[in-house]
Amino acid sequence: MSRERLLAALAEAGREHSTTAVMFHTAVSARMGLGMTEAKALDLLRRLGPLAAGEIAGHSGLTPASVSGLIDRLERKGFVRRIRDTEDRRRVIVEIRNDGVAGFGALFEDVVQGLEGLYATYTDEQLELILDFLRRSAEVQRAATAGLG
Amino acid sequence: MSRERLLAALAEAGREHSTTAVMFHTAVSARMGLGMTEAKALDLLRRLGPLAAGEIAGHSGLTPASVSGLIDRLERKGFVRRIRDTEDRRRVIVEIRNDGVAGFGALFEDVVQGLEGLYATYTDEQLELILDFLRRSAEVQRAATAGLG
DNA sequence: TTATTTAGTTCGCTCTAACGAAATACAGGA
DNA sequence: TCCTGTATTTCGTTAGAGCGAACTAAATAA
Repeated sequence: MSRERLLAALAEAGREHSTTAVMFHTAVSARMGLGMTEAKALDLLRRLGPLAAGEIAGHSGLTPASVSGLIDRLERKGFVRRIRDTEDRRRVIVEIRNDGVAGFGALFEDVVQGLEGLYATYTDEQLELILDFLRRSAEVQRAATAGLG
Repeated sequence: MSRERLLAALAEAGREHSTTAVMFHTAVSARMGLGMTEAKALDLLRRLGPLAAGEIAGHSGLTPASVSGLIDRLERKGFVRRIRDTEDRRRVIVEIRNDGVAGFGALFEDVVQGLEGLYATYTDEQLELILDFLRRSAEVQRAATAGLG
């Protein structure tokens, strides 16, 4: 395959890969009964750990009032817990409830298994290459996203 | 790096890669003034070509009434055009307006350039490996998504 | 102590996007 | 032709998620 064709195929495959990722995320959120904003908030908490309500507002661009409602919904659905900050008792820390999200781990089983099977077909050197590619590719996307802010 | 660590790192990098893909998609949609449903519909049209309103309903899970409104919004924003089917004049074919989406190509410039730069650092053999990985990985995600339907 | 600022919540409102039911327009067979 | 079924639209309604303004509680400065 010529380099030119190779690059064109990669562009197409990359688009397709992104699309399937988005569709999978959407499907998982739907199955968990989450809206866009709720899913995004849960992801924030997963990546950054427990956050104060105001911090969620900062990261999400929502107003404090909206964040209150958002936390209400997530709490009602059993995904997070409110905790009064003992240092500053005005603040409310929002924390993921592991017992609440645990039941949905099964949703990822197919993907996890599928990827494990996929990885099993590669040598260590090949996996190192793929790992590096994934990291650098993610960085490109992150930078591009920031450039749209 | 041990195989075990490698696999763990890949799992993390893969999650991160997905997250950045979703964030990029979200940011692009926001910039284009599109809601989730509208973006999804445009993506359908991009991948499958012009579709009848009813076909969009089928693919999206929306009711015909909702699809009518959806097309109204996309049309008002200049992204699609309604065309009466000449064979069956009850049907309405929805087609992407290239002149409507063209202006937003710039949103992808950073990603395209970034990825080109990234690809440039690999040999043909390495790119073949990456291409194969992307395709197989997308297939895993597609299958997993279908499993949640 | 008292006043001010800060963190979060509550309230009332609005806007959007979805829905079901009824209407419209056309196709295709009796 | 006339009738039945199909594709889409229109209409009226509903539910959800966001906002600003007003409120409560707690920290901090005067």
